[in-house]
Amino acid sequence: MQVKKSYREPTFRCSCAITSALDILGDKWALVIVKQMLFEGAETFKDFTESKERIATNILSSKLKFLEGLGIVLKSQKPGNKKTNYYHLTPKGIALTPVVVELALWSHENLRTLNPTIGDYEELENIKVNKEDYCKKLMEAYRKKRASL
Amino acid sequence: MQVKKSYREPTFRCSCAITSALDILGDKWALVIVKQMLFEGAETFKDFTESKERIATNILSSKLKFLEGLGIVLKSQKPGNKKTNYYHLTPKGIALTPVVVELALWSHENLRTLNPTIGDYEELENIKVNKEDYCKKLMEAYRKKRASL
DNA sequence: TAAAATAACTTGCAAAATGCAAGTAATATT
DNA sequence: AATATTACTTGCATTTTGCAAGTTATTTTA
Repeated sequence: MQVKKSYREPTFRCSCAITSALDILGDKWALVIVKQMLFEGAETFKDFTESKERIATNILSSKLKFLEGLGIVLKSQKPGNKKTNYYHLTPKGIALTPVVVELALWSHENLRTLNPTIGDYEELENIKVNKEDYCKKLMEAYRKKRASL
Repeated sequence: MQVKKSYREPTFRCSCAITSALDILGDKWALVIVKQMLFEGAETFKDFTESKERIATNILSSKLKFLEGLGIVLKSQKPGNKKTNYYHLTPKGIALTPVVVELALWSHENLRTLNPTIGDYEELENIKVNKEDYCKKLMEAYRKKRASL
C-alpha cells in the first residue's frame, strides 16, 4: 500500500548554497513558522493557527512535517498530555535567526512605505549597531526557554 | 481595453515586518534573481536565462516586472543597443545583501549533508568573523560596477 | 461518567503559482 | 536580404496554496 505524503521531499535545483536554501525556505510559510517560534513563543499547533498570519491547518501540518523531516523542527509530546504536541526549533532551525533578523531590518527600512501598517520600532536602531550580539542573545534565550520544559 | 498583468500586486498578510518581507520575497525565485545580480554579474535577460538555475522565461519576465514595480530592480536600456535591456538592483535591492549572505552561511553550515553538491568554500570562515564588513564591501563593489556603465 | 470541548490532524475542491514548449516582434549581424 | 539574437508572450500541464468542512483521539466539565 502506498502512503501519500502531504509534504514534498526537498529537491535541489543546483549546487548553489543560496539557491539550495531557497529550495527549502523559499515559500510564504517556512520562515514565518520559524519566526513565530523564535519571536512569538509559538509551540503548539494551536499557537500557530491562532497567529495573526492565520495559516491554514493543512498547510501548517504539511510544513511542520517538512521542516521536521529536514531536522529544522523537532516534534515532541507535551509531558503529561497525550494530545498536545510541542514543536521546537533544532540547532539547525535556531541557526536561521540571523536570516530572520536581516529580513526584519530590511523590511523596516524598505517596506514601510509599501505596507504602512508595519510599525516604527525604536529598538531597531540599537539592534542595527550590534546585530551579532542581538542574534546571539535571541538564540541563547530560545535555547534556555526550551531547556526548561 | 483591459491589460492583463503577468505579475501580481503585492498583498500583505499582516503588520509583521518579517511576514511582509516574505510576502514579497517568499518564493523560489525572487532572491535567486537578486543573488545572480549581486554575485554572478547577471545584467541582461539572457544572463538570467543562461544561469545554472535555468529559470523559465515567463517566470523571469514576470518576476523582473514585479521586482521593478516594487523598486527593488531598475530596468534600463543598454546604451547604443535598442534591443538589450539592463536589469540592476536599486539601493532597496542592494540592501538585501545581508539577507542573501546569511542564507549562504546557513546553507553552508546546515545544508551540505542534504545537498552534497554544495561545495566547501574556504573563504566562508573569514566572512563569518566579519559579516558586516564583507557585506559592505560587496555592496560597494556592486554600486561601483553599476556606476561605471 | 456521559457530554462537550479541544488539539491535531485529513480531505476535497478551487485558485494561484510555477514549469515547459512553442511561439512572436524588434533589433543586430552577416 | 537572410539569419541570428534578445526579450519577451501564450497556452497548457503540474504543483502549491487556500478555504471549508470533516475526523479522531484525548482532556475537561457538568
